[in-house]
Amino acid sequence: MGVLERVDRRKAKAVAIAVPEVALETDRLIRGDCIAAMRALPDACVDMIFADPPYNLQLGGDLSRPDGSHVDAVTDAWDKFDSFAAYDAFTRDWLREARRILKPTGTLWVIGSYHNIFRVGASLQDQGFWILNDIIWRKANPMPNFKGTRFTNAHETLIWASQSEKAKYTFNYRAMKTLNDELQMRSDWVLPICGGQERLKKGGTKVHPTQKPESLLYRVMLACTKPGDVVLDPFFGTGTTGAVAKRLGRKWIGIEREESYIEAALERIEAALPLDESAVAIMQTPRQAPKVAFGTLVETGLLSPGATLCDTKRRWKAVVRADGSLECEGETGSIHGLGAKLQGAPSCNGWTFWQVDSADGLKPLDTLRQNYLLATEP
Amino acid sequence: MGVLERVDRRKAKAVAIAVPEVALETDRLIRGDCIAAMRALPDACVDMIFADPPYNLQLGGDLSRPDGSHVDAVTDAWDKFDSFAAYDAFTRDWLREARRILKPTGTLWVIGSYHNIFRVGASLQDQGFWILNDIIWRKANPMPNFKGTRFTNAHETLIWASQSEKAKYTFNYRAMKTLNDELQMRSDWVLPICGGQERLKKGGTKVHPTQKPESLLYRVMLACTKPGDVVLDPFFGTGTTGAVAKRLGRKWIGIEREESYIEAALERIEAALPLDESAVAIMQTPRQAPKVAFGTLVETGLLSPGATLCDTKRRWKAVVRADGSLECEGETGSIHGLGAKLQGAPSCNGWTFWQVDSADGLKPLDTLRQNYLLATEP
DNA sequence: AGCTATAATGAATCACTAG
DNA sequence: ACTAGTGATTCATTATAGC
Repeated sequence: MGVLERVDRRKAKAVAIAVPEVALETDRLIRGDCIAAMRALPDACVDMIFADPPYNLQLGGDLSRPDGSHVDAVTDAWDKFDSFAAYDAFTRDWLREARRILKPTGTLWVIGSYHNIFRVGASLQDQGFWILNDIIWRKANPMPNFKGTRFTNAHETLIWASQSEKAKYTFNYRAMKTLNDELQMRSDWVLPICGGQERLKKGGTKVHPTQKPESLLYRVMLACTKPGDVVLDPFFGTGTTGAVAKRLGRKWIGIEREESYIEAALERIEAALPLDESAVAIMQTPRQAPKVAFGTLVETGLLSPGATLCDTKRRWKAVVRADGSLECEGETGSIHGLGAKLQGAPSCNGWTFWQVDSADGLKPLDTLRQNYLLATEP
Repeated sequence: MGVLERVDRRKAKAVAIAVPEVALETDRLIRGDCIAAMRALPDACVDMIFADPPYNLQLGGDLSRPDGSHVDAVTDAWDKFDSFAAYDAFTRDWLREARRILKPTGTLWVIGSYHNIFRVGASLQDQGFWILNDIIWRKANPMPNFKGTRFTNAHETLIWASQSEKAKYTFNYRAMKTLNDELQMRSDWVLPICGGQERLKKGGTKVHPTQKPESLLYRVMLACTKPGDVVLDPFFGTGTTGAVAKRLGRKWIGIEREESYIEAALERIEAALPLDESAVAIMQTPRQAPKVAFGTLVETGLLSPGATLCDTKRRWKAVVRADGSLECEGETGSIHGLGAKLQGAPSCNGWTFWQVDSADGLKPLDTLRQNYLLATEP
């Protein structure tokens, strides 16, 4: 079991003395500004805060796809800040209130991208929060980089933090290990972005530009709360946190300002059905087959630039280059592309076409890939 | 081709004027404190800085594995800071010098973990660096979390930043796509940790507690530098940056304080073998061909005035006019401009948008351009 | 109904040169 | 500094249309 699946009794009592036992009203949405709304809540009253604040994206002009279609960017007023200083002040303010209303045994989750997460992370450390992990949400299906100017931005970062270094907190270690096929849950989670039936739409257009997938909240809550715990989301949006809390038998409080989001959130949570224990157990992440790019073999030294490959009949001999491309008779390309080009075929599986010359004869490139997998698999 | 695979000539000249052309001494290790050593270097003299600063780990007591064996943690004096404020001051200082000695077209890479990366990221944004990506090094074989109190910390974070929002920088887009089996390289990289033969040891114990794998530096340098570029590493350690730079035909400068690391680094780099030029070559976009104006095809008779072009779906039919402009549905313009206008798109590549009807179906205009080039090449 | 082809879209800091 | 012209550039998934 985790560090704390039962609360430290002495601390729990101390809280009970400081804050008169008034039943906290839960499973409700508070309309209005998140900082003002949090101020109205008592000290140490929630077990988890999940926050998805504005990212302060600072986007430039319009962006088009290669096919000419327009990319629907996040241009909402709530994501606009005048400066880093203004964003930092906003961050400090909501974090301070979050810290106050969070129980000593509670934990904070914040999600962000490189635009804002470094500022948020530094700010919460400054306030005394103790980072337990940073978690990488590796998007299974991110939007590509259309202009070929950077790496595809394929992840977002979550920070998980306790109130202080010595604080006790809930971590359902066993549940996470079960969810991950009996391997310890890692700090990188592969999950699809929110789309399909799950994505809330009105009149054919998305209700919220940045709706988070329920699978993400599901894992967060399953890992770090107990049934009956209170989860607060100060940037509630369309209520993913509320819907998942209801499903998992946790209590929730949402704070949201925009009426259009509120309406969609309430309707959605109303429709959400609590799961029974057996259904929860079924939801497992499928283990993805590890994919290895040819370039990885070059990078990791299993094959050096300058090495030669040939086909099974030794008709062609190709030289490996630094980026994992091949060169043969003045032609260059990927292992698949060059193989196809040389044979005049529309396509070619380079892993089986290209051979490595070894002591015991030619072996397909694929055996090197198998070696890599054997060496790196846990 | 990336944003910039050759330097902006005007900017390069400006630098040459500001900084007298004194040959920078490269492929060498500077002993001593990184900030003092950087101060001795001229402005705008390096193309890339790769920094692996102390992580400020704040580890508590000793850590033991379940079998009772002791975990060799990072407890070196260089990783001790009295407070976040002290660490922040240190970060500001080395980043300021890094910014000064980095060329306007250069980029900065920093690697860290959740202990320090948020502070480093916020600090470099404050200094004016423009984050291009944050990259997740997803460790293929991380150390498990022995106590079962948190998620297995299975990644580290790298930040890639240019000097400013508008700065030009090198990104070898095509090489990265090739390296990743013809898919855009994403912001999450799966690479094994440094071990086996690669891990430097002396008397059976590791020389450096946090030696980075060469595969990581390999990808960083292949992505963001050109052959002959100067790469500086202010926290050189055992010289992974130097060894990979030598292999890839880049120049390097390392700064290191600890004599034990220096010794290992120099020995290692001495033994590293440079790849020959053909192996270091990377895939480029087919753009080295001289520019051909559309009008030239009309002038030379490859396409006659009055000929018709259409798009792939035959939605539009355009007539070629004598001056190389097109006419369609009363609209006229260049091959690019008219294509954009008809689609209602902000821009359009006319060479691939417009098709020529031939015996074996539609072929993009670009094939005519290729024919012209073949016919006119010496 | 079932299968295949086409279209749409997602937290994105997304071009460069010449004049 | 700004404008205009050329031309380089996308992946996984879902929804819809066509057969």
